Amino acid sequence: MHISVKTGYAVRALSELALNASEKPISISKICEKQNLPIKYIEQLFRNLKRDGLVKSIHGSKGGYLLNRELNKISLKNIMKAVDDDFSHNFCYGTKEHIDYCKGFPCGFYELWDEIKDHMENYLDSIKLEQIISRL
Amino acid sequence: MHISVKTGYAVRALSELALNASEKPISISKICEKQNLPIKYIEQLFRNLKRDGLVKSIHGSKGGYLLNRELNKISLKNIMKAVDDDFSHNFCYGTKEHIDYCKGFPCGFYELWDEIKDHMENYLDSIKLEQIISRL
DNA sequence: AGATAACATAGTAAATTAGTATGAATTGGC
DNA sequence: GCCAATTCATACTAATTTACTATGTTATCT
Repeated sequence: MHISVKTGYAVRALSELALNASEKPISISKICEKQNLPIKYIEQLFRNLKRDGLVKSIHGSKGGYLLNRELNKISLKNIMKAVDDDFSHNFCYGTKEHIDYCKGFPCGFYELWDEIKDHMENYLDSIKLEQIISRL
Repeated sequence: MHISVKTGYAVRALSELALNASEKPISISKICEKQNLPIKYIEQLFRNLKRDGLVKSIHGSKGGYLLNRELNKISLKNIMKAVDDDFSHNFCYGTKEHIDYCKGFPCGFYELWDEIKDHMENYLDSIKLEQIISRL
């Protein structure tokens, strides 16, 4: 029950993008320089963020990334879901693959785990990038 | 952001204990037989649960485990904290050891992660074993 | 053409997870 | 007193995950 370093990196990188928002894209190397993050790793994360529509990219020299939504339309849930690929399955399963944790699916605890999942997702969805950067 | 199989096992084992509560202790092997859980693994978990005062044990033949608190005094948070040893550190750290995720501690995001941690803990603490078994 | 970017894929060391293996200490019943 | 059933304790392990690095290719600006 913890948030990954990966998610933390993504939040920092996106905050950097948000704080310096303009029409001009910002490069990964610039972001990583400011926030002291591993460039190649963050590149990967941004491809996922792009896939989920949180950012858009501009190729080539003078290229980089831009936010693709308003600050109050990007939630922590969005970020985690983009970056952490197995974010929030029904906990009944434990890991990505069903390891027969509860034989006889759905077991008596299925609803419990589902409720918890929903609560967590809703909570994380209520935390927006806007609110995150407002406190920096 | 997920709940471990370990926690799931602990919940199932404790529920089994709760459903068959009496003055007589129930053995790990009985619990595991009923819930189809790995005995040696559950033994380990129960030592942690005992350490945290959630259960008490009786040695020797005819021995086993008993709940040590009322059903509404055992929360999911209690269980997770007992069983999952690095449950809920400030997310700023990522893993047990500070990997210099945020140099210049506390970084600007520290409060955010702390708030999330608190919210999660409070929520998990509001889910009691009593409520869990009432739906089985 | 050359520099600077994003994009893509594969590899990798360390840690974590979900166990197993082996055995010691304790107690009840015969 | 012995045996079986139990908790208690520690060490090992295979598979997975995590947080990266390496090695490129492709696209765009000057």
